[in-house]
Amino acid sequence: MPRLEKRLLFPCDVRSFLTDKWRGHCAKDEPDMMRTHTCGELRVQDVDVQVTLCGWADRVRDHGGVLFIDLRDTHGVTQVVVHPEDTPSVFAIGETVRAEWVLSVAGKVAHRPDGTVNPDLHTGEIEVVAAALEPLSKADALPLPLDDSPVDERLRLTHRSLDLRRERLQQNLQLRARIVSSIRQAMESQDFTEIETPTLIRSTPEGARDFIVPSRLSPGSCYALPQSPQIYKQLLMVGGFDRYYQIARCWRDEDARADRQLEFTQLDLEASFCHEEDVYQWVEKAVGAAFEVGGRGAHFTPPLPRLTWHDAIRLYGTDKPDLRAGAPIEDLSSLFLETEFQAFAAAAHKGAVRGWRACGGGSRSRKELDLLTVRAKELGAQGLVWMVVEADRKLRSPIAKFLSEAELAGVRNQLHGDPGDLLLLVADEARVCSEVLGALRVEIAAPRGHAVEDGMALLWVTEFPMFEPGENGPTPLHHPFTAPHPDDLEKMQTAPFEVRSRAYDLVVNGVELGSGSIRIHDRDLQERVFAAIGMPADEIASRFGFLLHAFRFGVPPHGGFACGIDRLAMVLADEPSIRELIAFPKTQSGADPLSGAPAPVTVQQLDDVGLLLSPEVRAQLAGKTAT
RNA sequence: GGUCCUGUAGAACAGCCUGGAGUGUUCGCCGCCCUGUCAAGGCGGAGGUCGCGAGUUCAAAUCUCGUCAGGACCGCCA
Repeated sequence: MPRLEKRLLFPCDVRSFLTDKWRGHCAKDEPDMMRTHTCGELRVQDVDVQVTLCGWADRVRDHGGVLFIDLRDTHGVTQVVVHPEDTPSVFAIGETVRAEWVLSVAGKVAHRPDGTVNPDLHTGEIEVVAAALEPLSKADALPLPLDDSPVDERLRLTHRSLDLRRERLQQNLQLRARIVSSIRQAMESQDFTEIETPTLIRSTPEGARDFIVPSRLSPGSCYALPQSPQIYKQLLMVGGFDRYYQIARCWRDEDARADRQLEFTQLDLEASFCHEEDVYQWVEKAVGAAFEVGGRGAHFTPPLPRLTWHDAIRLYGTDKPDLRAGAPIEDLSSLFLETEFQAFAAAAHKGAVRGWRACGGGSRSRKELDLLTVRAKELGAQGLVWMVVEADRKLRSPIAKFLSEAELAGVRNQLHGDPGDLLLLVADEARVCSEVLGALRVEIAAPRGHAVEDGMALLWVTEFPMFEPGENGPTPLHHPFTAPHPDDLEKMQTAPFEVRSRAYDLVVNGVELGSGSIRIHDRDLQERVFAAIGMPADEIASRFGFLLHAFRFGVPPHGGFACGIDRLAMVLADEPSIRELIAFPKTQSGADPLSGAPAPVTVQQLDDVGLLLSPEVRAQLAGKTAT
C-alpha cells in the first residue's frame, strides 16, 4: 500500500512546513494519482514540469484572447492560463467555468512573462499552461461571498461548508490543529498518558445544568454528558496513572456567549504527588508550546506572574484581570479620613475611596465624562468622581472645591497623575469601588486596543476563596473536592468565606483560559468540607458515592487543571469569538442552522426510552408545524 | 428570564429620526466585447413578501404593538 504509507509520512499542513519535504517525494509517476501537486507548492524550479492540479476556480479572468483561472485548494492558489490559439478546445471549456467549480487541470509549468509576476502569491512567479481542463463538479451561484467581506452570521452557519472555504476559517482551523498537536507533544514529553473517559455518565448535578440522554435499556433513566472529566480523572489517580491528560469534549447546558458554546474542548490534566508549582510548570509548558506555534512565543516568558485572588479583586476589580489595560486601582481611603467632603469621609470610614488613572484620558469632553458617570452607576456605584490633570498639574473636577489642596495633591500623587491624565474615583463599599473602576478600566482601554496590539498578558490567579455565598449557605467556588489552604483550616466552620482554597486560574488578556486545583485526598478533610457546605450524607452518597468509595482504598495526593482549547485558539488567532475557531459552532440559542438541530424526534423514538411530551410542549410543536 | 443592537435584491449597506410610487450605492449574477490579468476592464441587462403579523393613517420600509431570527451583554456558566 504505497499510497497509504505516503499519507502517514506526510499527514498534515503542507503549506506551513512540509512543502520542501513533500516536493520530490511525491510519486508523480503513479498513474492513478488524481493530482501531482497541490495548488500551493509550484515554484520557479518546477518550470517545464508536466503537472496535474485539482482545486476550486477561485477567480476567472476572461480577456477574450487569453483566459486566467486561479485554481485554489487549502494549500494555496496557482494561476492557470489558457491560450485559445494553442488549445481552442480547452479554451471553449474554460470560458464556461464559473466561480467555485471544481476543476482538474493538466499542463506544463511555465515562467510568467516579464512584468507579470505576482509577488502576493507564493506561486506568483509561475503559471500552469493548460493542456487539458476537466470540470469535476459545477457550482451554483454562491449564497455568500468567499472573500473577507462581512457576512451575516446566520447565513455563514447555514452554508458553513462554503464559509469554511474562506481564508479566515482555513487559517483558524489550521492554527487550532497545530495548537492541539503542540499541546499533545508537550504533554507526552512530560510523561502524561492520554486516557479517554466516558461521555455517557451519571448526572452529578453540580454547577452547570447537565445535558441528559435518555436510556432505552433503562426507561425513565438518563445518562448525562460530562461538564468535565473531573470525577473520572480523579478516579484515574486512584487507579495509579499518576499523570493523565486528554483533549476532552465537555458539555454545559447554559446560555452561550462569544467565548462559551454548549459544547467545548478542554485540555484536561491531573497528576499525583504534586503541588501547585508542579501544575503551573506543566501547564506553562503546554500553553507555551501553543503560543510558540501560534507565533506568539516571544510573548510567553515563564514563569508567569502570580496574583492572589484577593489582590486581583482589590487591584483590578475582577478575578480575570487584563494586565494590558493600564494601571491597577489604588486605595485612597487614608487620604480622606478627616476630609470635609462628607461623601468621601463616610466611605473612607465605612467602605473605601479608590481611584484609577486613565493614562492620557483627560482629553475627554464634558459629555463623555458624564457618560462615564452614567456607566459607573449602571455598574452599581453610587457615583463617579472624575478629575482631569491640567498642564499646570492642577486638578479640574466638579468636586475640586470641596477638597483641600493637600487632599487633591494626595490623590494626584498616589495615582501618579501626569498632565493629560484622567483620574476616576469611586467611594463605596471596597468591593464595589474596585469592581466599578475595574470595569471602567477595561472599557476605557478597549477602544485603544491597537496600543496593545500584539500584547499578551498571562498570569496565574491563586488562592481563590473556598466558598461563596449561595442560596443554602456556603457553596464551593470551584468544586467540593478542592483542597482548602492549610493555614485556613480552623476557619472552615467559624468563617467559611475567609477560607482560601488551593484553586488557581490561568488568565490571558482578561480571558479565563482555565482553572484547576489541588484536590482533597484526606477523608476527614473531605467530610469537613461537605459539612461546611451543609450537604447531608444521603445527598453526598447519591452524588459522589462512587468517588468517595474509591477514596477508601488509598488515594494519592493529586491535583490538576483544565484549559479551554477554543479560548486559547481564539486568543492566539486574535478573534472576537470562539465560533471562529470551531468548524461547526452553534448559535447563541443553541441551534445549528446547518443541520437544524435541535429537532423534535418521533413518537417511536420517545417511546423507546419511555418518554412522553407534556401537553404544553405538544401544543407548541403542533403550532410550529402548522405555521 | 432580562437589557440593548440588527433584519431592505444572491451579499454588504444607505434610506427610517421628519410617512408620500421599491428610491439608491458597492459587490455578485446573466449577456456581449476584449491577448497578460491577478479585486482585470468596457457596455448592457435581470433581480425586491423592505423578517413575519397586527394597529394608526387617505397613504407605512419609515410611526406603534406583538412575534421570529442573528448578535453583544446581565442572570446563568462547580
